[in-house]
Amino acid sequence: MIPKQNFAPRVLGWFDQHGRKHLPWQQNKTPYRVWISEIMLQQTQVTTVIPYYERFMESFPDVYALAKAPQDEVLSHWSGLGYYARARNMHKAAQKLVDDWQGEFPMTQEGVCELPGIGRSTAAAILSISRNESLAILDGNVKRVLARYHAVPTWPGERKTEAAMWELAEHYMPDDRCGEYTQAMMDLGATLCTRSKPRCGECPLQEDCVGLATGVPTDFPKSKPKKAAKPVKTTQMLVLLADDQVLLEKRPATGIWGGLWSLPEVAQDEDIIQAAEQRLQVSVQDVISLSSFRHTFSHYHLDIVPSELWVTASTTIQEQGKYQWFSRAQALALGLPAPVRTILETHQSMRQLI
DNA sequence: AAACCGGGGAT
DNA sequence: ATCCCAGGTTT
Repeated sequence: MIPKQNFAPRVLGWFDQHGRKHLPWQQNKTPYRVWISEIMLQQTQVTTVIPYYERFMESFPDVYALAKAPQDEVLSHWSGLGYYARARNMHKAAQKLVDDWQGEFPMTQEGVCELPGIGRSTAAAILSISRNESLAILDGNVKRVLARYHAVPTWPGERKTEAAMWELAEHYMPDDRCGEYTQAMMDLGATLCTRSKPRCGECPLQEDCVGLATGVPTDFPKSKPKKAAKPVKTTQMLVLLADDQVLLEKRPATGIWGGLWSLPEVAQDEDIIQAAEQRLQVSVQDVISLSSFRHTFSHYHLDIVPSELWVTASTTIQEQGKYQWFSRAQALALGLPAPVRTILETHQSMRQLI
C-alpha cells in the first residue's frame, strides 16, 4: 500500500495560495456549466476558452437552451475552437439530458458516462467539481503529475500503466474538498508540472517526488516507445503489357506519390487476374511473377509483389484519363515513384531473356 | 515533425 | 475487450 504522504493536503494548500479561483466556470458551479468548460478545456487553453465560454453561456444558459438550439447555431458558437465533433456530441448530450433525465445530470458516474462525448475522466471532473463527489480524474495534467511523483517507468498509453495510474489517481483523491482537489491537480499540471521546464522548486510535492529525485523529471511520463519496427504493408503491382506498351495509372494529387504515374495496384490478398480483367478491362494471356522487394518510407515498409501480365486490351480503357498506355521509353521518362522505376527497369532485362 | 490528447469507432 | 484513429495544438 502506497502511503498517502499528505498528498492531497499539500496539493490543496498550494491551491489555496496559488490556484486560479476566479475563472468564469468556477462561479456558480452547476454540472452544466462545469461540463461545457471541461469540453472546451479538453482542446484549448484557458485564455482562449474564456470569451468562447462567456458567449456560449449567454446564448445557452442552461441545458434546455442548448438542447433546443439548432445545431448550426451551436456550431457557430464553436467556430474557431475546432474539433466540431465535440460540439455535435455536446448538443446530442444536451438533448439526451432533456429527453431522458428531465434536464438533470445523472447521479452516478456511469450514468454521466452514457452521454456522448463524456468518458470516465470528464464525468469525474463534472461530478467532483459540481457536486463535490470523491471521483478521480485522469487527464493529461494529472497523468503527468502522478507519473513524475512516482517516476512511473512505463508509457501511460499502455493499458496496464493506465490502469495503474487510475489506481493512483483514486488513491490520492480525498474525501473532502473534492472539487477543489480536482481543480488543484489540473492547475498543478497546467502551471507548474508542465511538460517541459517544470518549476519543481515551487511544487508542494517536491520533497518526495521520485521523478525529481532522479534528476530528470521531464523523463516522465515516459514517452510512447518509438516504433523500432515500422509497420509493414503489402501491395501487388501489375506490369500490364500489350503491344509493347505498359499500362500506368495516374495517382491522385494528394497522398502517397501524389500526381505521379504508377503501376496499377491490387490488394495483398486479391486475385490479380480477376482484378485486372474486371477493373482494367483486359484479357490476360499469361502471368509471370517478378521478384518481390521492400520499399521503405519514413513511416512504414511497403512490400511490393510485382507481376508481369501479358494481355490484350479489349476495350478503350486508355480513354478514361486515369489510365494510359506508354512505351517503355515514354514511361521511364515520366515522374515515377522510385520502386516503380525499379520494376520497369528490371522488367526490361527480364524481357530480353524471354 | 512528433508528441500529445480523451473519447469514439472499429475490430 | 482492445487497439487505433480524428482532428487539432504544442514543443
